Amino acid sequence: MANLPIVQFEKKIIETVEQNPVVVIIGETGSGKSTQLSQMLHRKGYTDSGIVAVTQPRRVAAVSVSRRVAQELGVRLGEEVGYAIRFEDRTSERTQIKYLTDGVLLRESLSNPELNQYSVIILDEAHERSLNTDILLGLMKRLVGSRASNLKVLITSATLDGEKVSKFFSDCPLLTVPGKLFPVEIFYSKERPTSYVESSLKTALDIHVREPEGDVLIFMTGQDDIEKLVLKLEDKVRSLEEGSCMDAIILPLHGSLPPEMQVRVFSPPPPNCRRFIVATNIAETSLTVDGVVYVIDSGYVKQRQYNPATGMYSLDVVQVSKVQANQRAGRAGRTRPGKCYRLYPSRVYNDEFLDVTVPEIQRSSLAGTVLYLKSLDLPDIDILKFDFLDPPSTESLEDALKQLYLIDAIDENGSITSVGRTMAELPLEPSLSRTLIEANEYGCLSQALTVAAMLSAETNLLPNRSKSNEKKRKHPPLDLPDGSGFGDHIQLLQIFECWDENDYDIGWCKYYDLQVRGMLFVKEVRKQLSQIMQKIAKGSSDVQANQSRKGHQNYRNLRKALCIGYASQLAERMRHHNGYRTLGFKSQLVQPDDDGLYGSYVVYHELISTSRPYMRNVCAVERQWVMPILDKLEKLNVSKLSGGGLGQVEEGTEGSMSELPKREAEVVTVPQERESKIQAARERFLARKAKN
DNA sequence: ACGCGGGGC
Repeated sequence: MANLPIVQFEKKIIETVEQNPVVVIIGETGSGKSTQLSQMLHRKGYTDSGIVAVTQPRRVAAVSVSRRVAQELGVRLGEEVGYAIRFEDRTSERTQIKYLTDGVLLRESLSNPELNQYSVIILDEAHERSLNTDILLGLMKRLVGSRASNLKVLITSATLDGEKVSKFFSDCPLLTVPGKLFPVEIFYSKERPTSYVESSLKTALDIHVREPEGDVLIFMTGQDDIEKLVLKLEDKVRSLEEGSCMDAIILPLHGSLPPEMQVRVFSPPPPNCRRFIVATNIAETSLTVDGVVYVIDSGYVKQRQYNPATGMYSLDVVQVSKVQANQRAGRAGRTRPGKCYRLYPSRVYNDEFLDVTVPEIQRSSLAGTVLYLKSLDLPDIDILKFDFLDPPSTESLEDALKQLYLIDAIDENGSITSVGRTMAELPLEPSLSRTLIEANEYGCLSQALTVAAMLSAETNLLPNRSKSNEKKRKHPPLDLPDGSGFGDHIQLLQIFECWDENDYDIGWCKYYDLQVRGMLFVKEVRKQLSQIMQKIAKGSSDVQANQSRKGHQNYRNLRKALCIGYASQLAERMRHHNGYRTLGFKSQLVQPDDDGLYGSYVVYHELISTSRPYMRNVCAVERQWVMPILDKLEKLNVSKLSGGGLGQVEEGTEGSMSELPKREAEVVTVPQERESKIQAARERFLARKAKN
């Protein structure tokens, strides 16, 4: 701790904090800012009047940094020093320094907008510009001006971003603390390669043949390219003459890799062996690989973007920002001087790269964010003029208001409804929280909880359908329930119910190629959502997972609840085309993800535009449920929605939680196919289990 | 014949 650069700046930092409500700290990698700032403020007595909070964009960081600080202070984790992340609060009444994810702080702010328990709030890693950090920046700006008791706010950022943050906070002081990185020599390509897979391959082999030992970290954009490069590297390395250079191990590293494959990068290589780690941007911030001396940077990254005009997401390969490029280079200098090979000319870096990554708030659908801000009841707030560091477009905010109106979270004047308030308490996208509330009215809450939980983890459930996995697959996907013709939401429900019947057996997940980690996450989310719903609904709700299993059914109530919740994500079958057209946005021709046909209307979880536009996760809904939504769409007046919102709170009339659930008679028209399929799957599983 | 960067409540 004593040799951390930031320690020499303690006096200066404390002086500046004493005299200013907000201070920006430019702390380069290895400066010790994450562990030391909180301790300095503690020493100065800031923990006497409240807790010192430090936010982190990632859960693992909150846990590991708090653990280190507890160790340095010689206290038990969870006592004077603790952390709070989703599902896990390790703090006590004695806690003085608290590390938490910025999502958790936003939740806390919902029940205590003044955040009175805190004397200091440190927003760490603000340069990453996560959606949650950006919302917090806006809230902090309001809070330092308004709160009765003194609040100190510290924001840590990167060199290229600090000035802007300081300007945002009325030109607050900006301190720079050097890092503890070894120098990294940067090499630029003369021109952009036509194929950066080939160019990476060539560069990697050059390093292997010419440079002394040290691992190589290669930044690629996605799994596909990683797999290609890994194969090529293995091939080339094998063909090198034996004894001409050291051995090599080649490791892929990306998010959809199972955990046991990811941790392989943490075990050191055998002697006289060089590791090549071929990674996505997961290795930029989330995972730190020791032993890296050489970095190869393609200069590209995959980025998700939302188009508010069409309601469509796309995942595009874009150029990294300067901050990202420097972060990548820094990965080579952690243990000794390193080298970074940029597969682009310096002219591209200087002239084409943005200084800072485009903040997530300008790339996402903002329905959840706007609902959150509305539910805070901030005085004099006009959502279109909310003071963001980088404001989202008016179009994007209006899109969010429109979506919220269609699902009854705000009224025609833009004021939050009582339904909207309830929705904001749920850690879900608005469409799903609206579904839960409606499902509770229809007596199918249990099923809706499962669907919402499954969708919260959906991308981490099924293994990726890459070419290599396709061949390895032991069972046809037909083994699992199929949604009984109603689509993905129902299928996800059936899969979870099937797992529930098998007593949440881990082996069952493995047998069906479902990611264990993902399924366990679903179980936890479901539990959390159940607890919140029981609290809100005052005990009148059924939340047992197996509650709904009473013979074959057509999921009518659940689908109706989904239709209400997804009112802004509706599509209509095109008579003379193969596919659907979206309603409520600039109309687009889209396909269900499995090319299935589900009748005249479907709701979808999201629209993705890749080689062609498609709906990810669809659910068949009925015409009679859709008609009221179409009416509402016709009457919609966006300028009225964005004008209102001051003071007046309107009581929602629909879906009020105090009403008794109104149940509909269930009409059973669905074949028994699904039941028999689950039964058959269960028998196969049990037979196999008995054999082993 | 497909699509699937990284986080978080």
